[in-house]
Amino acid sequence: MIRITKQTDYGIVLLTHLAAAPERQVNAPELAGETHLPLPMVSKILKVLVREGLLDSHRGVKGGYSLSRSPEEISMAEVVAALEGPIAITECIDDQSGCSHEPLCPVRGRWHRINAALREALAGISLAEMAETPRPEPKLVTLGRRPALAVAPLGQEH
Amino acid sequence: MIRITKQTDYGIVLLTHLAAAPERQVNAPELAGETHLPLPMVSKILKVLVREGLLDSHRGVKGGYSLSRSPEEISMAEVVAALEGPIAITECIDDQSGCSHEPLCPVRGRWHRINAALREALAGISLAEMAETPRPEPKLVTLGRRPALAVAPLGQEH
DNA sequence: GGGAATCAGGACCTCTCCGGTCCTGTTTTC
DNA sequence: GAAAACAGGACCGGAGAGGTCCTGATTCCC
Repeated sequence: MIRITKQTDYGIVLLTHLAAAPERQVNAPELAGETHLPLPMVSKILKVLVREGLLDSHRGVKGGYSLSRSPEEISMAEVVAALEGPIAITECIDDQSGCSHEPLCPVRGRWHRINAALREALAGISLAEMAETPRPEPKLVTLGRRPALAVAPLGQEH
Repeated sequence: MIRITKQTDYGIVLLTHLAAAPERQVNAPELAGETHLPLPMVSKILKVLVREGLLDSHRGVKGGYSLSRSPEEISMAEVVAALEGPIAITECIDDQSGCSHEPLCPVRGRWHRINAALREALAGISLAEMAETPRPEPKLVTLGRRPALAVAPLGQEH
């Protein structure tokens, strides 16, 4: 259903959390606690983000993670690309995709506009913008209702 | 990887094929043959498209399928929505989504811009455009690079 | 009116991959 | 040297995508 994976979702939450205090260095257990996400997943995702160059890591007793750049310099496109791979809605990512249907495909080449639009939309939003404190909205207290397809029973089991 | 499903992919191919000759009425085996897609899948997808109102069907010996409207009047947003459900990259589809993480979620409400951008990108392309025989340079996507906070309401939800 | 062709609407199966856990290193600090 | 933290895997269960098939209901044509 055109969804990002939970890993990406969590990754964005983690990065956003870090962006709120960019100088801080936080270790995995702390981050998990503060974001209410399961530690093993947090740890796994942080490693990916380090490998992709969005985070710096420091080993040892006083170790932890911090943003590799300022939040203003990190776009959502980079974040999603780091966690999901190339941003494209279809397999036909570029003209050299080599799709086996290509010689017959009537929509050949048409998807690029849509893919590009999505990429631009993500590139136009920085991590800093994602981290802005939301203006107070009282209507948010609708805890009981869940969307029909949201199944993940996470973080609520205590 | 933020992909549409194959079902949607095939559906777009089928609709595009039909859009090339909008008056024509074609049955499932013919369509499968002409698009080089497996008949059972074609049949399955056509039924969905009828149910969603994008195709008209006619039973009986001379039966078949045809577009319910002219290709110009059908947007890719409708097509994708028919085959995938509501267009949104995250579970947080709207402000009333009631995600269980919501009270703690730091990106609460921030995804709507991205979802809206994707929707607009899809709404801005008609089936007729998808069916055009490829020509050198289609007009640029005007969608992406606009001031980050200026999110126009998307006027395409019937 | 009967048979053939077609759509309608399921049930059903297989297999990939997401979501999640865990284990064994290596590095750094005290 | 012990403890605390990151690094980098392997591993597993389940959901859902992709695909097939079967049994009706409808319409056309002889």
